[in-house]
Amino acid sequence: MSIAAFVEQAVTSADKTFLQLRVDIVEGAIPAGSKLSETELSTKYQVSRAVIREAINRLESCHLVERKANVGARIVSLTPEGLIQLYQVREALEGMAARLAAKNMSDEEIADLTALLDNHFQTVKGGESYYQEAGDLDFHYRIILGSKNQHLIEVLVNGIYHLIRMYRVQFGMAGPRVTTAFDEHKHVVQAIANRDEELAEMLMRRHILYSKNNIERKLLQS
Amino acid sequence: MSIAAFVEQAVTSADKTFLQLRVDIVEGAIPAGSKLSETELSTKYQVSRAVIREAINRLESCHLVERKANVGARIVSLTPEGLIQLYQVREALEGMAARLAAKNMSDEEIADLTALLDNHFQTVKGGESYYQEAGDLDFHYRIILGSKNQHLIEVLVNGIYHLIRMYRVQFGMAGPRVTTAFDEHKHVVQAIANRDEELAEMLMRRHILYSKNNIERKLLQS
DNA sequence: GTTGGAAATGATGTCGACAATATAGGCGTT
DNA sequence: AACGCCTATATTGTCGACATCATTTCCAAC
Repeated sequence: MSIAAFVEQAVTSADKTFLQLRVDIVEGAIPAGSKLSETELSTKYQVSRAVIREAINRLESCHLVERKANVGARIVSLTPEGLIQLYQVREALEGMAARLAAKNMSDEEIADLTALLDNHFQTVKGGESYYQEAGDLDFHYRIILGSKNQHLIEVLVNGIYHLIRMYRVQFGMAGPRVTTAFDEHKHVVQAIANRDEELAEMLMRRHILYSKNNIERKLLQS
Repeated sequence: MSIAAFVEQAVTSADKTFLQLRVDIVEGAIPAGSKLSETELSTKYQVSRAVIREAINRLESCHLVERKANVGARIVSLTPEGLIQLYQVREALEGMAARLAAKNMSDEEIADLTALLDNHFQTVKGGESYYQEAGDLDFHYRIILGSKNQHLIEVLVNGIYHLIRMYRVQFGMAGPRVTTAFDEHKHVVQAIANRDEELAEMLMRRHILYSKNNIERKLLQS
């Protein structure tokens, strides 16, 4: 089961505009904290204001923009505290996801996950740092999807992960920690393979907590 | 700090329609799983289709309705599995909320919370079952808000709690468990007052887990 | 009788125009 | 010069009409 199986393709014009805007926001083409003028965007993207409004509404439900009545929409502003709070939620949710994955993933899915990790290990040894982030993402996504919990999947995949990526891009952080994180991944998968829910959750929470601590250190020194 | 301080009042027409629709959906006036026709609703609520569309968009971000492009919106259908999954997410998030509340609530807020619980105890002894649900809600809301984590607050207050109430109303469940739940509340507050993050999280998780088990029993016997 | 397709119907998606509101700037007063 | 008010302007909110798409229905062919 590929991740691509879960990205619904854009059919309507509002869909495309939404996806485009989301990329532009996450990647920083439109600066964080800036105002989103409907008229301006409608000329820029060559669509009507109704389409822009629809796109902005969806961005708001991703927590990427905030709207005030009769005033307009602003892209959320990124703060160190906000990033910490995001990681706290992520710790809680992905911990639960790992617990549920240990219960609900099929043996085949677990085998695939193990294979993925071995594959990932080869490329890490090779020192290809580009594939690292994608590999990390794949690992986390598979466990989230493996929880089989729709609410969990929705909040993490459509909400939190885009925000985290936005922080990562705009705070100029490198991808996830390289060497140590890999062992942590391995242990989480082992716990899942052993169907040890308790341990899987604990290890995943620790893994994310370490990430958070790592980020906090980088934030302080900069 | 009252809960009312956090309910933004409706200023625009779409706001009012959204709030009205949300009540009608949660309380079951519009049956779960039914289709939401834009034209029909626009005549029923005496507003233009644009307003209805905006309202439906917001309902979608609460996970109360689902939309498909060029087809329309349906109210989510309620399933026992969905309710269980909801409680799993709730356990993870409110557990984390209790942990953060133990760290971040002010001494005054904790004193207020303790007073609330004493007050609640008096009414429970009096046997007034109506106030019970409100008291339970107040308890949980204060801890959620006490976490001081905006993401946590958003997801729980604007998302999950409305859904849970929808399940509670439409599955015809009584309010929260009466007698035992009160002791659990007391212990959570004690842990928070002692600033014991670990225990506060564990107790809150157990509290919600018991609720879930209680619900599962009721679902099976019906 | 069944199946396939095309037209008809009804819905959602998109658009431009108008109304209502917030903000900025200028003007007058103190 | 500072403050308040009022007007001007620009933005958002709302509306009705049109375009586009999904679904249904009906008819014809097999």
